[in-house]
Amino acid sequence: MDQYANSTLFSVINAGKSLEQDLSEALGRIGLSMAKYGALCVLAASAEPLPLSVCARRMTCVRSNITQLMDRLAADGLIEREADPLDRRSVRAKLTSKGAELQLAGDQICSDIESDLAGLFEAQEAKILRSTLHRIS
Amino acid sequence: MDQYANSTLFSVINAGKSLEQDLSEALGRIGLSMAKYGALCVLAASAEPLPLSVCARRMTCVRSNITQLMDRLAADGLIEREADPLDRRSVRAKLTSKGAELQLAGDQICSDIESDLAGLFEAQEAKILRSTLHRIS
DNA sequence: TGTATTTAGTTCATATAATAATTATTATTA
DNA sequence: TAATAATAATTATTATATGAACTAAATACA
Repeated sequence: MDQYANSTLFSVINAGKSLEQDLSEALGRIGLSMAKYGALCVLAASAEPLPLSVCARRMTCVRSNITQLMDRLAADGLIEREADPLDRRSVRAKLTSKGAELQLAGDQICSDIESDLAGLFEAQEAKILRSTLHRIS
Repeated sequence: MDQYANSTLFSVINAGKSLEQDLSEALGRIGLSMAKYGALCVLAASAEPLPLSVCARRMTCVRSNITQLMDRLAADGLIEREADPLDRRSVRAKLTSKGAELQLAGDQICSDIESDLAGLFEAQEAKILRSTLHRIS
């Protein structure tokens, strides 16, 4: 928004929202949301099926959220729940082959956006951009 | 997230989320959410009560969202709805005095965070940061 | 003037996220 | 071992966001 032109706070927040919307729209075209893609990435990065509480920690969100998200992912056929015989409280999620495929498609979408972004900056600017942003988060 | 260290896309998205969370928590301490504070700002920036559809446009969101948000703000005693005698379809929202006060308190919170941020960067870095971010959104 | 279109706002359905409360199971410890 | 703690997941409630369908009112236009 224009009234925030001199605000670093809202420059960052608004740019983040703008990119999130771009990514969200592109993911939407292959049937994914940000939340769903994030969960698929967490599962894809693990060699083993993951307990839902581990997913919650890695996605920096609460467990009840993961329960619902996994419900939706399971309804889409992208993950499966499996019981953990060593701890009967635990439920572990694993990607289906369809889930693994969609995760890769999501990665490609991120790469495409990253390429578009690269065209906006000089190399030195991009370096400073990432350096300053990493001090924030 | 560490796996995104080389991604400008996620550097921006994550930094945005991080600041949004800081702001959101600080606003929460005075009873506001990001959405509520945003609506109060739109109303505070206007000399006149605003039709809800104008609020929706300025907040870049859909009208049904504004209906619900104004319901909650009205329940908090922060805004009032009033009929527009010139167009009987239209409903206009205006700040109550309590709403105007809380909006100012929110502004102060933003200023404080902005000051904290300023300490993270050299002047030249801050300039490049804002310049590059504005090319994104 | 009367019909069609547009606009304003609301309601409903759904997705997403958080918190609190609940259940089942495991771990601790007196 | 029995009572207590902690942990894993779920359910329920609330806030926030979107889109579709709906009602009422204003506008266009034939």
